[in-house]
Amino acid sequence: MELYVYNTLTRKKELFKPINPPNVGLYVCGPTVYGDAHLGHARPGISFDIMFRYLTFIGYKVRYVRNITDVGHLENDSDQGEDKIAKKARLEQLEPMEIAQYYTKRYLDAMDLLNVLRPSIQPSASGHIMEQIEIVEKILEAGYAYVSEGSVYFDVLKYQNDTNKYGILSNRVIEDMLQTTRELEGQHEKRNPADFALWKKAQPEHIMRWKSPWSDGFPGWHLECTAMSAKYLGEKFDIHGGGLDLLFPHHESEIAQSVCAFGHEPTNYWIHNNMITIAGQKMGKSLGNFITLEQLFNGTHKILNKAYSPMTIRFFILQAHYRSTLDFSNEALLAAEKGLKRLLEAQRNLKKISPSKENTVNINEINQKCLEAMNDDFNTPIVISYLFEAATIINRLIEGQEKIDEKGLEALNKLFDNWLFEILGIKDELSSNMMPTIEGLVKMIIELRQDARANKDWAKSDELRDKLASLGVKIKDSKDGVSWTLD
RNA sequence: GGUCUCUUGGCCGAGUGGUUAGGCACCGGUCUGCAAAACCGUCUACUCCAGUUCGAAUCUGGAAGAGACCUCCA
Repeated sequence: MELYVYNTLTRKKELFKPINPPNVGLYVCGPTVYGDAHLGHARPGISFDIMFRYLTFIGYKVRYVRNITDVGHLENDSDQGEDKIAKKARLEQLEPMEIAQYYTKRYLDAMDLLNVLRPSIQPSASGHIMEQIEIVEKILEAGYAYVSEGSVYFDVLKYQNDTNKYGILSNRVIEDMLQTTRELEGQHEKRNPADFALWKKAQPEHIMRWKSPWSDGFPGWHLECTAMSAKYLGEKFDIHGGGLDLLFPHHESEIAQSVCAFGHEPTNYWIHNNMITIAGQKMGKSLGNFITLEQLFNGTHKILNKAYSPMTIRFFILQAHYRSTLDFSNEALLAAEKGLKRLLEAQRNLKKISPSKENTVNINEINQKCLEAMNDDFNTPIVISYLFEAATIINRLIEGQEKIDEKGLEALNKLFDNWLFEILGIKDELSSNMMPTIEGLVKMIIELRQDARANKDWAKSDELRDKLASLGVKIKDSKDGVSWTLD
């Protein structure tokens, strides 16, 4: 079976063919580490984690590179021209690198909680200044850049005239852009407002700076990805991913840089995840709906009714296709939480099922459909819908409404192991070191309650149930005995 | 203003030229001392207008609304 992926470059689903099978090179634009990881970081983190996991699952050897941007992004407010990290550092009287390290760690911790696998390589921009300078030199040699007052700019018009490629990814038309580009400081250094910086000369107060042939300064906005992807994946690699908001100018400029430095485009497949909205609105600091992942996990933001666990967030994100916008709301999150609980409970109940001689269910068909869904541009919502189907099957098996043989039971176990845990990356948050203790305690209390029930002491029985419930332990009575779950 | 995208039932969210997506919520039933869970069943859709078609929510055109990008941004 073949994998199809949606390529932003062609706006079509295309058959995925790696350059050097079984190896696959995947590069994804990572976070700028000057602030806490927020909801917006979760989407690409999880979306590309899924691709990393699935490509690996179907047998590819994936090298996944996700950069850490700790330098070079300019601010556009009153502190124009000042590096984001440098600005924050001065405010807090810390070394820029200290800030970057701090937020890098916080970001990775949040991604760990979301069960996002660590990429194969996580290079930082500040650690690759030499590589970036080399690319600037290559582009200068090729004649597509010019030096102006210590800074180096990419000559967009010349590039466009020679290659007719500026805009192939984002469908921008240069003439349109020239009319709409705003007046910015430093604009006079450029030949054309559409030109972008490859190297910026640092102002005296600018702390983060490196020596270069042109000035003490720092690399331009788009350079690090070109430099680091080329270094670790080669000048031409398979997949470049990132958020849709990076389409222009970031990715368009990356293409331009690669074409001029290496003579060809950097990647075969461009994949973009869509954005997250909150109650239909874009998340933004000014809108008051800016939620960090930490706030989400402990429910401390004012628009949240409660805390939502990392797995709830992950599951919620996977219930939408990565190319659709996804709207956050308490109601939607709650629905995801309950749905995931149902799925995990069914999975836990698998071990209660004993195989029979007959078999009335077709697990292989479900597995096949899951494969088809993932091969159709990583359609995780469809995969999840089939897992719910499997959950219903499990419940019906327990109720004796269906029968499964040994082979089928094995396939059912594998279905959840492969799809829910390995590929979708869900983990059962209940499993912890304390579980054996908790299990023993709850069992003890349930026995006490059973005694009360045997004596028809309903008051006592209900009291025990209520007290357990207040601790998050839910009792379920059934014909075959008592079971319980932890919220 | 330009470019791109979207508009599905109470909510979230798939998908397709003709057949139930799925989850959550609601309602009825089974089960239960009661409840919860589970199971069975029911219900609520495809923004609007016009066209193509035997048939469109799905294709085409138009309208309205929303979002993203054009400026740091996931």
